[in-house]
Amino acid sequence: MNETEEQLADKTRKPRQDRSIKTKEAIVQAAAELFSEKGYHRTNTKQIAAAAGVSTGSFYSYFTDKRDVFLDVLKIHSKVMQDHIDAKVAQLSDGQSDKRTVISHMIDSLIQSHAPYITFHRELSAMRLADEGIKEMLESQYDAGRRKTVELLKLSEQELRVGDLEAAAVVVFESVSSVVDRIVFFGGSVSADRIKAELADMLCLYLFGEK
Amino acid sequence: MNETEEQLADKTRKPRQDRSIKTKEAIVQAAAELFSEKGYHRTNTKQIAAAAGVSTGSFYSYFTDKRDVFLDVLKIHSKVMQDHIDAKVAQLSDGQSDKRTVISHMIDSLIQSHAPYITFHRELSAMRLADEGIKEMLESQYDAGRRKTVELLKLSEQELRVGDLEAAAVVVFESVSSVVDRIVFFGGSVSADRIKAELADMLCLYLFGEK
Amino acid sequence: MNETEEQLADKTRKPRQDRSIKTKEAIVQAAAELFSEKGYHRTNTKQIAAAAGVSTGSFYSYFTDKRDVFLDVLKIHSKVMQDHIDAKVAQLSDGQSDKRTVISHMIDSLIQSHAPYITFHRELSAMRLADEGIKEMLESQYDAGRRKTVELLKLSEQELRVGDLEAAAVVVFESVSSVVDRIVFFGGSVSADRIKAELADMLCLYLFGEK
Amino acid sequence: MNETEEQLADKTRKPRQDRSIKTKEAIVQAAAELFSEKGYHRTNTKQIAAAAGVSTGSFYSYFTDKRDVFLDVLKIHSKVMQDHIDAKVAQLSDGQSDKRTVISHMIDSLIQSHAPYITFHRELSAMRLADEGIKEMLESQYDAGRRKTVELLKLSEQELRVGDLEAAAVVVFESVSSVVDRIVFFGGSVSADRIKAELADMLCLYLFGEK
DNA sequence: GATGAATGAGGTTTCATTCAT
DNA sequence: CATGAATGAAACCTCATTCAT
Repeated sequence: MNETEEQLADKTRKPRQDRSIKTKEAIVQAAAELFSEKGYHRTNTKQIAAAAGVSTGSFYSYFTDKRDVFLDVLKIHSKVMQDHIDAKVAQLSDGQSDKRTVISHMIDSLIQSHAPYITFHRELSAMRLADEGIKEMLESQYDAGRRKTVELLKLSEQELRVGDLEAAAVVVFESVSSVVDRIVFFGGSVSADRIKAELADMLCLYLFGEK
Repeated sequence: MNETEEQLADKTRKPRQDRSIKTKEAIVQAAAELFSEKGYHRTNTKQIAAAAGVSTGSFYSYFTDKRDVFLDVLKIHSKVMQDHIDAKVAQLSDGQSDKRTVISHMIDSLIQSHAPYITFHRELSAMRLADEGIKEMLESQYDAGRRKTVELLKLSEQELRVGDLEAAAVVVFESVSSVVDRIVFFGGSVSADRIKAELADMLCLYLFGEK
Repeated sequence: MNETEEQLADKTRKPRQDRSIKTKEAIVQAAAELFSEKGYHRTNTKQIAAAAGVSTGSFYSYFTDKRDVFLDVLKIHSKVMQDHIDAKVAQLSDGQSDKRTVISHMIDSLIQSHAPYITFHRELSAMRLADEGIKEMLESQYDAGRRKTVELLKLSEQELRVGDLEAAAVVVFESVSSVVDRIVFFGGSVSADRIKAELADMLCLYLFGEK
Repeated sequence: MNETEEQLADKTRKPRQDRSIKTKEAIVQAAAELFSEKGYHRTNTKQIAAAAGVSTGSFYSYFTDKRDVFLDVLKIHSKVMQDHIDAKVAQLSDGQSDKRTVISHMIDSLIQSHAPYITFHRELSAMRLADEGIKEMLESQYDAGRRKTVELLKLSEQELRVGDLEAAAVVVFESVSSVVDRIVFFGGSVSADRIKAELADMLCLYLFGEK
């Protein structure tokens, strides 16, 4: 019996049956909710299992450890966000909408897709210190986000007033993400609409030299 | 004789002797370093005490628990940053430096003061879920930052091109903070200088209508 | 989702499997022995767990803390004593035994059922200061004892020479309990038999006006 | 330097100066109050020192350890009670008061002297398991109490109806102590006066064959 | 002498993970 | 396979006692 066979027999099973897949999804789903609600450290495996309607024992036949679900949640979160954005981009890029409208839509879209995962994302940020795997995943997600931003900007390349496109993508991506975080998270005294308007202004001016 | 009185008499030492003050400072210092280096959850009280060169018992005579030092570190961090920024503002606001230079300097200054505490800050963000006290402290720090930004912007009020000053402060503050975070934290493929240049461009265009 | 719900979901295991029930019983049993032998404060949870042949972790999945087992031991102790007494009462009350014999038997019976828990009981008495829950449980146990004494006395009501039955029950119950304590605990220079004889004399005279 | 000299120089000083004596008394006094109020285990040395208005350091120059004050409190308590009783006995034994009155007075007297130390006494009872010294002291106190009861009974020896005086002393002493405890401690549904009346009845009947 | 800061052994409690049923 | 009981390392925290100032 070689190693590979053993692994197949022993380790976290790759769900082949429908029920199995459903169970795994249920766990990831439960974990995602709990992590978002209470953070990684305040959520324990028993709670995750209970919320997913399985035993702790089962939990460990789908995931090697707690970190493992965390990574899965992260992947899914990432995918959801990217799909969301892609859809929005597709919808917007073909149309004749003026740039300002495009940017506003993008911001709204981000707010919606981002919202359920923000805590989660912050915590991740902190966890990259402790965990190389998480760091890498974050980096690659970030990179994907940045690349997508570059692409998006290239759609209107001839109108762009920025010289260093790659650096611009970093700046734009960070600014949008963090302002969105802020809007989603803390009420604060200034209304979301006012903040969104200014953010759109800033980006239009910066990117296209006009509001 | 109620519980509160007793607790006051019993708990957390109020430093009377010089030695005592030094010890407390050493603990906060050690905690700050460890939190920044490994994050809150991967740091334990024993480690903090050891790093400060004291016993766990001493730790607990100065702080009720880990969260308590954490709050102290946070306070100090906040003060350090604000002082740093105030100093920079004072230095820049009287001079004749052109706006672009002012903005560049501010960015550099933030990078320097921010650097040692970033992880810390991310983690905090995640912890606000679990801890009302931390949430409040964060809010108030954020508010101070935003107010300071408003003030700063008012220095050049007549040249400003923005309508909604308060919302603008939020946008500017968030953008700068997050881009600075990014620069400090992840190397990434794009150099810090390029990012800084674009950030400064964006802000100048947005705020003053010119690079 | 409030804290209470979470706690219910999370804390102290409700035994579902047989094994589980056995474990819980083993812990209570071990705790009872250790408390009786060394007192509450000199017994720690690790010792209890070890004596029960389980890990500390198990201990804490059945009980929230040391006080919690203590309360359980107390409940069981109470039940054991009451059953013991009830049995004795049943056995004696139907018979034709003369009153003196009845009283002697009751004293013996109490000595036997009381013996293993006396220290325990003393300590409890001291703990009522610190712990409202213990105070209440003690009160209710005491009340049950007193009521039982009243009942017992009423069996021979027409022969009783006492006016205030309720007060008499207090006096009788306390006297018997404390003399029994004394006999069980301290050897002393006077033999148990002599003391028992005098106690029986006192009660007969008081209750029925005759030895 | 021989051992004795060292001891004089080093160990818990025997107070020779007035101030020193006062301090020691203050500590014992503070300890007595705290022990009675919260029990031995819930009182810590810092609290005792603070309540006595001295530093923890000073505490340890008057007493070798916490148990040591405890023993002192116990001694004083014992002395206070005995003096109280002696005074009462003296006051009563010469007079012509009838026996019932004598007994009632004794009960009242005990209630008063006993009251402040009851918890304390219960706890002691529990501690005898753990501490040989405490056990011995308790035994000797108990013996003194019993002897005093014997003496008291002998005052009216010719009227006494009991055969075994020593055993009777045990029974009487225990009964009175415990009923007094009960009266002092738990309100309960039956009033103190009713209980006292029944107790006096019981004792008169038992000892003298009459109410 | 007096002070109160410092110590650290010892106790309590949690929870990711394993394993008997 | 699923279950949930059991594990135990590792964290947290307290307090009697010592000791530098």
